[in-house]
Amino acid sequence: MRWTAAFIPTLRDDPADAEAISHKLLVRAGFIRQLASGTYSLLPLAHRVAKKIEKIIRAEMEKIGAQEFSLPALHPAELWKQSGRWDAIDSTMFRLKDRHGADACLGMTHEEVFTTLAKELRSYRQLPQTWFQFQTKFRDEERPKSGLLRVREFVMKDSYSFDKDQAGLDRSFQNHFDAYRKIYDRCGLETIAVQASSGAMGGSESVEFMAETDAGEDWVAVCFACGYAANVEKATSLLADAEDPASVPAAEKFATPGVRTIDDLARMSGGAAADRQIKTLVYALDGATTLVLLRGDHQLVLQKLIDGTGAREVRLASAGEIRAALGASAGSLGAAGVSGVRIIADAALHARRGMTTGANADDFHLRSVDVARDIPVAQWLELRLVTEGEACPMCESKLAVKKTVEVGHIFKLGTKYSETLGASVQAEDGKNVPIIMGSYGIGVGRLLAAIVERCHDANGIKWPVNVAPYEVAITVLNPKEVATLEAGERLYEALTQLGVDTLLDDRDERPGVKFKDAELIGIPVRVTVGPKGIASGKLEVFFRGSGEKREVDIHKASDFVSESVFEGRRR
RNA sequence: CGGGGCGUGGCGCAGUUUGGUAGCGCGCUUCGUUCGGGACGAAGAGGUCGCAGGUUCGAAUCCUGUCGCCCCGACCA
Repeated sequence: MRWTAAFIPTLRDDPADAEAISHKLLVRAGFIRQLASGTYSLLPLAHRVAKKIEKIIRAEMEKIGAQEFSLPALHPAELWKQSGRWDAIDSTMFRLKDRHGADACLGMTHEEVFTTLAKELRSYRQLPQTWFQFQTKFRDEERPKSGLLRVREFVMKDSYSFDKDQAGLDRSFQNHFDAYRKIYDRCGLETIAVQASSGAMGGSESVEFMAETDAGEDWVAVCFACGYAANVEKATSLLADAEDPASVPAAEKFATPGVRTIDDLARMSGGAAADRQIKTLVYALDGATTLVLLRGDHQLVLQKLIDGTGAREVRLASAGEIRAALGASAGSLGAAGVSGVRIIADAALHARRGMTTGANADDFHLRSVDVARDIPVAQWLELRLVTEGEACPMCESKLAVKKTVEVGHIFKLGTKYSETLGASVQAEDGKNVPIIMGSYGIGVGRLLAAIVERCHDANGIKWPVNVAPYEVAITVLNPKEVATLEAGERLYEALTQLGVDTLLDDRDERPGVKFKDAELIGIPVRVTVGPKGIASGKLEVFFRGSGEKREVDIHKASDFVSESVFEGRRR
């Protein structure tokens, strides 16, 4: 491609607000333009990158035997009502009506539609199957942000596996795990595979692939000693053994005027340290008022509460609901001696003695609480947020907590969709059994942005060769001089013949502008073709990744450059 | 959904407090001088100031409504 014929609207002004660095760079370098909140146009440069990413994903999917489909993005509501997700999913789903008044939605994922096709599978002999597509997903996010990292419309590679038994699902899941590893590797993106919550998707087990970046919204706990890694929505850690007295006297009510928070009570003379308090939260779980107990210095992970209870609708109880259940206001709540209300407690409170908590009378607390003796806990769950430095649950080394963005997620779904939608096969013994499914996704645009998050410097993007919009830029320094331009064109033709994606910068611009633009766009290899080089028979080759420069004999330039590119592709 | 901010040539912004008929930088066009790391000069093109009402002799500016975009929050009592 000749630069003068290309649409590369590089700007030199940053977008106003400091957001994700990838967003700034992609806008500034002319890759993307926002149309509306959470919707972006991919300009030719970004489109080329997206297609290269898709090509890598497609190749790795096909290596594990997956077949490519293309399913509708517009779905009838009926299908989602059958699976139960028409009601289970909140306003994140884009819903609409057709001219006959029938409900429809824009697909946020494709379990339902793929499962309708899987209904045509009749025999276990047809399994396993792995099906995939690249399709636009629509999600009306609460808050789109950080450019391509969280949007309302995006292309996802989604795949689905269909197996006759659990062992088959395990194999399909492992195949995807391995394929995803290779995909990120080929895209030049370091990822951490972490255990994750399955959330609204359902199913037994899921793994997320996370790229570390400050622009992310997910926190993961990682153990560098043994490799344990989990999203904080799922992660656990070991706590030091509590040093509690062997027995405590009966719980004692005492006045705590004005004390409303854990901190207040910790500071009060005669109070209690945060880690010796019981924090009493009041939630409405599918409408039922429920007490949720944690150690005073621990934080609740809402997703763990949802996963642990299976509740669909979880919200904080209102002040009125709290008073109706406990007879006191927030700040003086406790679970000791409470009856008629479900009590769920975090595992860290198990068998604790000598704790302090609210007395369910405003301005009073209880001390010498013995959890086992005084609190009728109905359910013990692991609910607390893991923090940096706590001990790894596998090997007891110190955990690190990192900020990341999710670039892929693989799920063992089981039979949730095959049962509700009726996809089964006849097994060896002649019985019909529901097909066991897995579902696997990679957001293409988010992956693109995550690569930029990780691969850039002060001068702009540094694309890994495999996903670069162009692999080589030829900078013709004085295109008005025929001999120079022709030398650039000859090199361009030679590289193109060799299969190298090349951009010929034939603009009548000053050299500095062209050098800076090629670096901003992030082209991995740049060749300078100028009068001096032609006179001396040498061309300068610049490598964006390493910053290295090499003088190369003009006649060997195309071989040297193409070899460099091919080597880069292999990495 | 709550709070805050912003909508003015392609992009980034000033002007709004105190109404008088729109300006700056970048980019763009033409010409000239430049040209191995973001040049300079000269001359130009380009905007019904988000939209709709209202007040006024007169509205980017004041009032009302509305739409859009961005940021923060929406979990610990």
